[in-house]
Amino acid sequence: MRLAELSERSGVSTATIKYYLREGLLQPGRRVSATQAEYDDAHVRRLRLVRALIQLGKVPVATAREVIAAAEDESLDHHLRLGAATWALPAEPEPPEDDPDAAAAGRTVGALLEHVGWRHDQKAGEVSPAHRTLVAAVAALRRLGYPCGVAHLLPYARLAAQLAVTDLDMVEEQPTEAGQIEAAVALTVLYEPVLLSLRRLAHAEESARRFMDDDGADSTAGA
Amino acid sequence: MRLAELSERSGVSTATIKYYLREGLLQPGRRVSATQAEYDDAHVRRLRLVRALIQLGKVPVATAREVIAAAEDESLDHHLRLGAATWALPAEPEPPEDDPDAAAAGRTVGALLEHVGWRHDQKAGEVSPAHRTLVAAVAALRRLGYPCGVAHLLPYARLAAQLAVTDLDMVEEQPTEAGQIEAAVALTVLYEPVLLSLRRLAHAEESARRFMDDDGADSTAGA
DNA sequence: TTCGTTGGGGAGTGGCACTATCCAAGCATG
DNA sequence: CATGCTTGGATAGTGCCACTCCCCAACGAA
Repeated sequence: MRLAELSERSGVSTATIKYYLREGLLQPGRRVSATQAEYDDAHVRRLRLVRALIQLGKVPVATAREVIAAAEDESLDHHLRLGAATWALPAEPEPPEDDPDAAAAGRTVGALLEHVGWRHDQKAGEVSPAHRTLVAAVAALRRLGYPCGVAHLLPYARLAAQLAVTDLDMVEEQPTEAGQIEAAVALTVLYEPVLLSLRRLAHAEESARRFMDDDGADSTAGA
Repeated sequence: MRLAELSERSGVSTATIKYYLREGLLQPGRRVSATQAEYDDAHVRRLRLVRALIQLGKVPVATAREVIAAAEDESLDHHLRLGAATWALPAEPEPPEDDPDAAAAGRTVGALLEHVGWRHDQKAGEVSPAHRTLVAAVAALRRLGYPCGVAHLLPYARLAAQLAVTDLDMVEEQPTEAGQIEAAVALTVLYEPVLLSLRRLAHAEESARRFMDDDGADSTAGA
């Protein structure tokens, strides 16, 4: 199919597809003449994935390219490629060396990982982007004076472990290795908005349960 | 204290503080003369919260203003103000009317909420931003052909419900009402990176458990 | 009085994700 | 073969956003 048809089938403008081609998010089509190229269903699928990563997953274009490149890198083994999405995702900037909250947060996170027995968040001696983000978030909570010790984080970690089991189950449903890699990327990123949305809906529900009468009035009025 | 000291204590440049003042994210200081104003600890605290929302929570400046305004709106009752953060957060654009994936996703989400018995995600007949985001994410997953029926979403919803309980417990630890509102905003937004980071770390851990030998080699090589 | 400092406001900057325009090479039709 | 629309590639421009720079008039300590 031609670029125009690829555009129509994916719902992405031709201008944007050309931009993605330039940025290397999409394989070039099979050149059929000097000024025409042929695209196939793989392109449609890839394009939909890229769109979903960028629009829903809020992944920057440059990062999406890294993720996809890592997922396609035949030199990495299966486990590493499954983790490629995680590693390529943007990391927080390194906090200032002398920030006591960041240092304390780092120790808290270390203790937490120790406690739950996770030891696979390192590669070549450096901690993962996820680890760094976690430290930054804990540091911010500390600065604001909110509780975020190991005891508070532990329930989150346990729930995350449960999520990982169901997520990996979904990945393993895919029959081919390439399918598993793509699924790992897609499910990692696209279930994030699902999870956050559900958490917010659950907040609304739980808040209503605690603070409202059955008839919908605020039962804490004047408190 | 003066603007310069506020800047030093919060680690935010004076230019940025002035920008936040202009944008209404921060109360103006107490004017002490035509060209000088006095700030206090409340400003430091608010500034740290704003920073955390914007930098870690990736909340757009305009949205942060809405959230803070809602949290301070005395005309709303307690429960509504606790939910203000959720409602002010940016929503996905409405999908095209005729998108079958979006329609199917909407039905799936409706069935899910029915199933878990959540009925508080509506206000004035419109669904919440979280609901819309959820529908958009499920639609994207469907388009890519990944499983996201009620059965797949249900474990996520149950875990979200557990999170909501621990989150609201933390909110209720705050002694004052204003403190509870601020905590609801801060914890809703700032625990999001915590949750996502932990999920990714858990993915790495679970993937290692499934696909690697004890000595660190990929046990699926050639599979 | 003098001169560095302060706060306010408008204009400018850089990054990002597109998007509009141009151009030459097809291909389709008469 | 001529004509005119389409295609793909390249370049430059747009709009948005989160700052950031700069200037000015008013302070206020020396």
